[in-house]
Amino acid sequence: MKSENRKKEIISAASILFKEKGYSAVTMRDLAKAMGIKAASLYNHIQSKQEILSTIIIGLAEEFTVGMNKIVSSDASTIQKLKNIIDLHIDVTLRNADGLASLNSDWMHLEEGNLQYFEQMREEYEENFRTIVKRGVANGEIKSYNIEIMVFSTLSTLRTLYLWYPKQHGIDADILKRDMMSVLLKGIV
Amino acid sequence: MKSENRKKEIISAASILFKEKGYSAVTMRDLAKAMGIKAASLYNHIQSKQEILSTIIIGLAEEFTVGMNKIVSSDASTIQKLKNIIDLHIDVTLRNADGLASLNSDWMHLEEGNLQYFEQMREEYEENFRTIVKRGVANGEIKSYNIEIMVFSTLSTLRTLYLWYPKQHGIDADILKRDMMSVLLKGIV
DNA sequence: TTATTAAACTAACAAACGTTAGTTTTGTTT
DNA sequence: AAACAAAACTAACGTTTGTTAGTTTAATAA
Repeated sequence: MKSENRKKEIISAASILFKEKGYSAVTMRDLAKAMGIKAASLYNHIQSKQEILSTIIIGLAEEFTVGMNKIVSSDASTIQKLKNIIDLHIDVTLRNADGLASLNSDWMHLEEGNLQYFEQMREEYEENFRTIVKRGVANGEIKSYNIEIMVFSTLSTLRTLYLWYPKQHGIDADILKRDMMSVLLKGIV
Repeated sequence: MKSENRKKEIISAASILFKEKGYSAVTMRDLAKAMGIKAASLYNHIQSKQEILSTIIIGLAEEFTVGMNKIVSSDASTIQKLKNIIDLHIDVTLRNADGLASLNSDWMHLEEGNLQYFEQMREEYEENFRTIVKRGVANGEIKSYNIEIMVFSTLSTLRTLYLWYPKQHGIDADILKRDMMSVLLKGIV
């Protein structure tokens, strides 16, 4: 049994380094040092630096895609769907805040088909989000402001949770979800 | 008169490339090609790659610092102060969306004193923001949710405006400001 | 025209990059 | 104890990196 464990350790260490300095600024020697081994030894477990990046990003993007598809195809109200989206983002952030840094900041360094695959998933995710909000505006659940502004405003906060959450010590996940839903949906005034 | 114009052109071109691929992934040869010259020729106008980055970031950070200080020392209401902050972010974004990408994503690659200088400005900016919101909660202008969540939620949207605004064709700045204020302060539900 | 200067060029540098090949160490199975 | 496989190692490769030195071209001033 070829130890896939070591590979996961490498990817975890890489996620942290990528978060701190970005994919391009992290060298294989940096990563090796963080693992306590030499750079060449990494290649006993991974195929390339690029493989590390795509493993981190594509896995997370697929998680979002699966989650969003469940929400879209449910028969919940618009507001409940928005709450479910907030829930999804917070859950993923709690589970893999480091990896989200790469998804948000280094996706453009994906190669081969992975870049297009990622962009397609992201576009569909945003389109689903937009459709939910539009429907809410149509049936009066959501205010009639500019759709793009509402979608962007909400999504930008959810997407950058990974930057903020690790700095909050010991904030309870449920309280975070409750307050975040209030702030994003009902405002602060 | 040594042409400072050419230097500004280089910094503009660099801002665009840094936005697309990040500071570390952009080579001096990439930048030279975008300018239609050879890499070595860049050094007739700039001292180093690092100088380009710090010029972009420190200038913008100081703009935010000056703007925030004006707002803080005014005698406007909390809500008006928040509106002024939104105004400030939108104004800076309209004027230099490309540079904001470096400020947001590549500040950690600043060297020497500039890194500490930047971090200090950012910390003071956030602290000013927090103080404004806290005062608003104290006098009843702002709802009593978790302070950090309200500050983060608002600021994360304002900070990533640069990613979103250029993709909206022909949205009027005043309409953007008005709707953004409504969405951020009063929510979408 | 000549002199001067700004801004381009060619050529090259030392260092750092991702990665490969081949070897040794370490730990487990027979 | 012997055999095997996993995972570390050393050494090196061909590129690419930011940058410097010295030279040529182009534009302006005397």
